Amino acid sequence: MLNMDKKIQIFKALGNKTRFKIFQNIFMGGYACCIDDTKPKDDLIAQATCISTIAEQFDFALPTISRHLKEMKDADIIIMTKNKNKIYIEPNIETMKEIARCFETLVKEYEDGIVYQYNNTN
Amino acid sequence: MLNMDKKIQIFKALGNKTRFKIFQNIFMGGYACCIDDTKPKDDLIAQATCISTIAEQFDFALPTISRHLKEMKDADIIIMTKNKNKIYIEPNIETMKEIARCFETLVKEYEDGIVYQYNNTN
DNA sequence: AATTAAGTTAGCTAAATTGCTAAATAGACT
DNA sequence: AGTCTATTTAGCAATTTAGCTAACTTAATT
Repeated sequence: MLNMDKKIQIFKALGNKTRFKIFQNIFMGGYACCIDDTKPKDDLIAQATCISTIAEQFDFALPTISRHLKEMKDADIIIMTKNKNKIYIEPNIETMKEIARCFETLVKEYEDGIVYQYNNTN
Repeated sequence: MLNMDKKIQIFKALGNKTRFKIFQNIFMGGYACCIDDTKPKDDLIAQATCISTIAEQFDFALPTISRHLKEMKDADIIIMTKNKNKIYIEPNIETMKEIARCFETLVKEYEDGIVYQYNNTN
């Protein structure tokens, strides 16, 4: 279960155009990230997820992207794995599941009437 | 369907402690908002959702709460309905459904393997 | 051992955000 | 008409955010 501060941190991480696009990019994996499609497909994942490759696709300096990625990692929406001197990045699917569940519960509770509704007879 | 900018706007609206708490407060409806529990329960909803009543529960000035609510309304996460000179506020359940669906789809696509995963054999 | 490659940290600036108070607006009620 | 209630707008200050370049660290390669 995600506590309030963690949820806020997650929303904050996704509530910025640059980070949102980076996140989409990471989530799309190899397809969106590949800059050299002459490489064999098996190699795409490795290419796709390293920081400098992500940075190349944005009009921002590498340290800027690096800082955004750190913020996203701290929010647990991505996982960064060091492999040799590269860092591989993937979406944190467990967090996505938690967030999905959180909104589903909200909607369910609302529809079950646990939550009050303003009715226009007032 | 929510476009990218709208999604970012929604996450931004929820990515702030004050707004997040206001949102929770609105979602909880009458219970959380009621400051006079001697009033009949039927009256709770009306009390609960007006701006000044929400503001009373936070250590912030009313205009501050008002501006936060505007931001949340612009993001379509709440609905503000004018009734006489009060404004009633309720969560926008349609937006919550869309967001829930958006994360569910993300997870589903990931689990169906549409999205690449980094595997440790690299 | 030196060089190259991949990321991070530090320090700066500009812009955006979040709070405030005071003043303005809109509507309801005497 | 005048007053009260509910909310918004304007303008200000403090803080945070988001970008940059330059310098540093770490690890791989020559």
